[in-house]
Amino acid sequence: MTATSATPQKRTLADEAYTELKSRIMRSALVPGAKLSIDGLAKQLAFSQTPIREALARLESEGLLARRPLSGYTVEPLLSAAEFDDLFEIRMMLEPRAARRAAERGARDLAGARTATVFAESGRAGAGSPGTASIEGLTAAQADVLLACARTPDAGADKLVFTEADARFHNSVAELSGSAQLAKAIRRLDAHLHLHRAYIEPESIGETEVEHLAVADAIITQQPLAAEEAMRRHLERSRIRHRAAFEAARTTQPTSKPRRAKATR
Amino acid sequence: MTATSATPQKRTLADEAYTELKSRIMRSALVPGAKLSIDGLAKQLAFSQTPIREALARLESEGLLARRPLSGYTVEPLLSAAEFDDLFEIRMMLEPRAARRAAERGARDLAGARTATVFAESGRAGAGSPGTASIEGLTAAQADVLLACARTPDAGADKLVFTEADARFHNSVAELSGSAQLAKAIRRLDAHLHLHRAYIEPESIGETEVEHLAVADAIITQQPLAAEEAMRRHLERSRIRHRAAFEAARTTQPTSKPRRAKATR
DNA sequence: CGCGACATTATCCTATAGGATTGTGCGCAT
DNA sequence: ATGCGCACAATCCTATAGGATAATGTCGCG
Repeated sequence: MTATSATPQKRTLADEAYTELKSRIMRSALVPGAKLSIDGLAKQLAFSQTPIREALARLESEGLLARRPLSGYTVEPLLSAAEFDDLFEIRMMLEPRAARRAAERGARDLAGARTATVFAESGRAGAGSPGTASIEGLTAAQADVLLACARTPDAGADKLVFTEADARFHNSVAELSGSAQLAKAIRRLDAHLHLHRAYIEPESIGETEVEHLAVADAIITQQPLAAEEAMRRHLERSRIRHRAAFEAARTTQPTSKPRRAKATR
Repeated sequence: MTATSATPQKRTLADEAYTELKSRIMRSALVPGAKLSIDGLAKQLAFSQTPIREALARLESEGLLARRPLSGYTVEPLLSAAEFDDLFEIRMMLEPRAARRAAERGARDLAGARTATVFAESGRAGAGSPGTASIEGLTAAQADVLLACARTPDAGADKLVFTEADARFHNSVAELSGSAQLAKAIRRLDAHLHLHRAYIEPESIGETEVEHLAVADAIITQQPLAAEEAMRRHLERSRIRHRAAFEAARTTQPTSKPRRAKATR
């Protein structure tokens, strides 16, 4: 029953159901408009109804599911073209600022180094060496993580892998902004966006990586305005790429209604 | 929209519990750090545990409650000064833009009246009649609602009444922006902010009303830049007002830990 | 042949009981 | 006196059963 060997954090069945269902939505295993039956899910996952109910309530609060009070839960439809543009407009308001703040934070930490307690010992003259800790302001670990997130996986990888890496990078920048509120606000936009990332075309992965690296470089070298502008450019180009793929998918696939009912015995 | 008496929408017990608990948090009937017992709430509200559980899951997803997996739910603490400033910085990114879009939308609707689809037949010759619809762009009803929301209640009213009116105005502007995504993003920030609105001082209600009316006027008269600037000014002044009251409250009330638990026995 | 009304079914919502886990208080040894 | 261990209690989590509601299929009529 218990003893899943490596579970550092407590994971209840509700959490398990939540991540499983969210994963299904992200992988498009649950298409928009599909109906989620509480009974069916409970039997399918071998859980009770209560954790399923809790997971559905959370997903509904995140905007991934819609609930009609006595009719059941359904997966929210994909964003329309107008909503999609609106979402990118909001990203344009938040994410460049987050990138700027991330770069500023590094600079501020550096400038305020004198106020840092006993951290002064970090003043080694290794700025020129391209090795481990050539970066000041952000810690080397933070810079490493940021760069790692900026890199996209090997070409040919699954689209899902790429989209997750993309989300990780943007979340990483948001976290580095130093504002938990801002990071949370950005993360909130991610869920809906993630579904549309599936429409990305393989050839744009390389462009994305270049733009990500430009943002990361500006942040690490503490150039706030450059970081802001790089993020803005990246978002604008990303919007165009997604929009094109989005329109293409919309025209090719008019209105398929795969009735994937709960025929699970 | 209107109507509190006529609620044609289905309301389950879970919804009831959700609104009740949220109201208690907003009214500070539940102080930050307080522990919420599922059993206790179920008995207190005369509901079963399931709807309580669903309501708590939703509130947790909104960030109002914190959940420790096998320990229970607690009310999230108030924002720190830094988080408070961060939140206002985000508002500064979103709300002025929303005001601008609201004003632009009115202008666009007016200019693009010919593009309006089949809405022409809904006019029924009433649209042309003057008097009611002296304002162009936005409908008269929308303008009325906006102005009504901009007005603050009579002086001496309860703080809660004022804070709710304030929230209504900002939500109204967000809705009028025409972007459902933007409105949702702004609404998401509201919950945490609402708690801090309780620290407002009575004499600032008048100032707030003046600023609200300035924003509303700019929107109705379709002056996008003026609306954006008015909202920005309002937010900046509002931030200063709240911050002052916030600091005052913090100094007067250093660290009271009212153990309102059942330690009576 | 189309439409409306009715009965049936499936599903959701609610309620209660039992198992598992965490936090707390007491006692004892060092 | 303080730290450790154990046991108790409280609470959460899970499971199952019953009532109520909406959707669906069928029948009869225009």
